[in-house]
Formats: sequence, C-alpha cells, structure tokens
Amino acid sequence: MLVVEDEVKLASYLKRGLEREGHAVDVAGDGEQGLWMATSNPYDVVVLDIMLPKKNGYVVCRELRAQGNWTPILMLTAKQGELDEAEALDTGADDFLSKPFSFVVLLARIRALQRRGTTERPTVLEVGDLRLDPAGRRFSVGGEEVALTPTEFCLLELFLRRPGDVISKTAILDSCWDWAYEGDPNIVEVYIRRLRTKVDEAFGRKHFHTVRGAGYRLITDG
Amino acid sequence: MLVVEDEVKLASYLKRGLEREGHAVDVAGDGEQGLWMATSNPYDVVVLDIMLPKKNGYVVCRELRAQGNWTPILMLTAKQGELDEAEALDTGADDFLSKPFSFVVLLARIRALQRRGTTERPTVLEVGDLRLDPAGRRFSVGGEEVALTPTEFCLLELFLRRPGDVISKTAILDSCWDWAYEGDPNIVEVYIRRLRTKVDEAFGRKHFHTVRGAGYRLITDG
DNA sequence: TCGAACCTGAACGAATCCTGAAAGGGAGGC
DNA sequence: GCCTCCCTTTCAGGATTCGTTCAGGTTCGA
Repeated sequence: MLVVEDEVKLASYLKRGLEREGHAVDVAGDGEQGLWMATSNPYDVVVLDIMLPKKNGYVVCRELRAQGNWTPILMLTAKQGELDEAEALDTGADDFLSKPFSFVVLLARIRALQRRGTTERPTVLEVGDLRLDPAGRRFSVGGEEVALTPTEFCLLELFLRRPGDVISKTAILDSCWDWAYEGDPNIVEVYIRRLRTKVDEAFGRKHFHTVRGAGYRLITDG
Repeated sequence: MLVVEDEVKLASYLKRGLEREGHAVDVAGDGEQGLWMATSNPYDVVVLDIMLPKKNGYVVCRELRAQGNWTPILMLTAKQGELDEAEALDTGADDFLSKPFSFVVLLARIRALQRRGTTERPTVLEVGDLRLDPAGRRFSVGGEEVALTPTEFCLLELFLRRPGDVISKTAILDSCWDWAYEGDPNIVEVYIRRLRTKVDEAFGRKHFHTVRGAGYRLITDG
C-alpha cells in the first residue's frame, strides 16, 4: 500500500494507522516520487493526495493509467469542490475522499477497493529466457519452473525490473531487506551465489554479471 | 439503469436528467420493488437511496449481493454521517453520494462505475474440477457436492476468483475476516487445513499449494 | 606483490508452517 | 429458558525451511 502525501503529520498519521491494521505502508512525499514508487512496486492500493509538490495527483494518476497500471487509486481532495471530484474520477481514480475525513471511512473505502481488486491483469516480467510472475509468485527459466525463497524472489524481481542496469549492493539491501537491517552486506553475495546456482548453473548460461566495486547486472541479450 | 428513490420529485428529476444524457432509466418507488426489478433485469448501474419504504437501501444491497448479483450500485445517503457511508460500502455498494449532491458529480460517478463495472462476475466460478456457485452457496468437486462452513466458503471463493495467484495470509484475513480481527493469523493455516481435508484428501488430488513466506496458491492445471 | 572486494560451502538459530485437540460462542430446537 | 450442536478460535508441539553468520579461498586492480 502506498500513501502519497506531502503533509508530514498527516502522512505519518496515515502510515501508523494503516500499519496498525496490518497493511504494509510506504510513503512518498511528492508526485514524482509517488509515481516512481507506484510504477516500480506492485501495490494493492494507492492513496493519492491531489495537492502535491513536483506533480499533482491528477497528473500522477493519469500517467499511471497511461502506463497500463490499474492499481486501485483513492484520491484525497482538499476541498469539497465538485469539479475536483468529477475530475478525479475522470482521470482514472477509482474513488475519492474529501478532506477532512475520518479514519473509519478511509478504512472502509480502502477495503472496498481491495475487495474489488485490480481491474487489470498480471504484469509478467520477461527478460531473455527468464520469466517472473509477481502475482503468481512463479519463476521459470526457459519454460522450466524454478522454486525460489522469498528473498531470492525479491532479488530476482529487482533485477528483472531493471534489466541491464547495475544495481548496487546497498540498493539491493534497501529493496529486499528490512530498512533497519544492520548485518553483514556479505549476505547479498550469498544470495547472488544462490541465484547463480539455481538459475545459471542448472541451465548452463550466465545471467548475473559482477561489476567490481559497483554491484551486479542482469545480462539481457543472448 | 435503475433508480430506486421514493421522493417523487427527485426521482423524476434524476430520470429526466439521465435520459437527457442518453441513458435508459427505470424508476422504482420502494425497496421491494427495487429489489425485484434489479434481480429481474440486467442493469448497468443501480442508483439506490437508503431511506426507502418497505426495505431500506442497505437491505436491498445486501440481498442483491447475496443473490450473486454484482451490478454496480451507487448509494445515496441522506446525511453525511460517516457510519452511513462505511456501512453502505460494507453491505456491498460500490460507491455512495451524500445528499444534497450536484448532477455533475452524480454523472461523473456513474461514468466511473460504468467504466469499472464491466467486470460482470460470472455466476459460477469454475477452476479445474472445482465448481463454486456464490449465489446458491454451493460447491462441488468433480460433480460431487461438498458442504462448507461460511468461512470455508469465503476462503474458497477468494481462491477461485484468483486462480493461480499467490494469496497472502494478510490478504485472506482482510478478505474473509472482520477488519478489526486481532487474533492469531494461524487461523488461516487452520482453515487451509480444513479445506485440504475436505477438498484434497477426500478426492485424492492436491489443490492448495503453500508458498513459504508468501501465502497460498490454488493449483490450476491438471 | 599486496590488499580489497568478492566467492563459496557449511552450519546454526529463528521464522514459518502443519497438525490435532480442546476451549469459546452463537443459533436453533426442545 | 435451557441444552445441544456446529462453527470458530486458541493453543502447543513438532517438522521443515529460510536467513544469517562465519571462515577461508579466489580474483582483480594498483
């Protein structure tokens, strides 16, 4: 679940409240960041303020929809202006809520959105002979399915979302480990090794290239 | 399109306005009539007042949903009471609007519902040898009927609506339990176990696959 | 040649899941 | 009104997997 809201107090209030309800909540502070996070992670629901720095909520919503991203969006409108509401729905939002609102109502509407679910279909990530389905949590190499642990899956998803990019060890830690992780970064090497064993050695083809001093890269071409 | 509204002036105002927008509009004057019309005709959208003679809007909505009728419903709440709104969404309404409202907003929301509303849930969910009829609350494996408790039914319906997807334990809790449920998530494991004994063991075929650290998946293929 | 960065395999502890049983709760029958 | 049955929820023990650490080896660049 993603909350895009620039008012720090409201944002942290929402985050805490939603987490208490058992949701995993990310927060973005402006429109650009929100758009980036919404495109790079598969959220169940996005709570999107309209008045935002960099890019306003309408723009974020429209661009998401233009990208074929149909994650349910709940918009927060500042005033009860009717045109705001109409425009919100027409840019592709699924629902909206006028400030000020009560937390109970917010929860109810989020639940309604979740129940209704994403209208769109699974985005399957495919690079070369690798194929990963985030919704189904399935992964296959050259058509043959390979079992992955949660952490392995997270790493692989990260690589497949940025094929060809060099991804630093800290970026991997940020993305696949708890933000408070304090352990040995060597763990990334261990997991790269595991991916290599499962993906490369079993199918006789190198996929993960080490860039000394920088990170790792997923090899794209054949 | 069906409008269920007992205030004659408002009803005819809506009918005329919507017809001017190119919609074909039926009007029902009380809850029973509205329910009957909604069940006997396939409408695109139902606009449903809460305060109604005979049966109120909540009841109509709930009974429609219980029958497996998933026509998009836009509820009209008399006051801006938050609980009204939350309850409206929880009985299965897709959206609501507080009186008084402007016609522009009504149109925008109806448009949003129509856009989304093509979901048209199938009457019967069928995956492999599993067959579940939400309306009739019946379930069978390979033609043989199996009795389910309400919670078991809810779980199974969830799986059958997203065959092949991994469904997390929290998603299951959100979907089949009261949102205020605070108990042990282990209860999901218990119910998965129940489904396995009823569905799998009795028919010698595995349907529910555990994805460690992620959730459970309904196996689709043979 | 030396050091830093990376690789590798094994091993331990913790998290996750399974399972059976038994305790609570609510609706319906008598 | 009370009892009974069925459904829901809790609990605890055990099995398995996963995450993490560690120690030593290897490669690369200066």
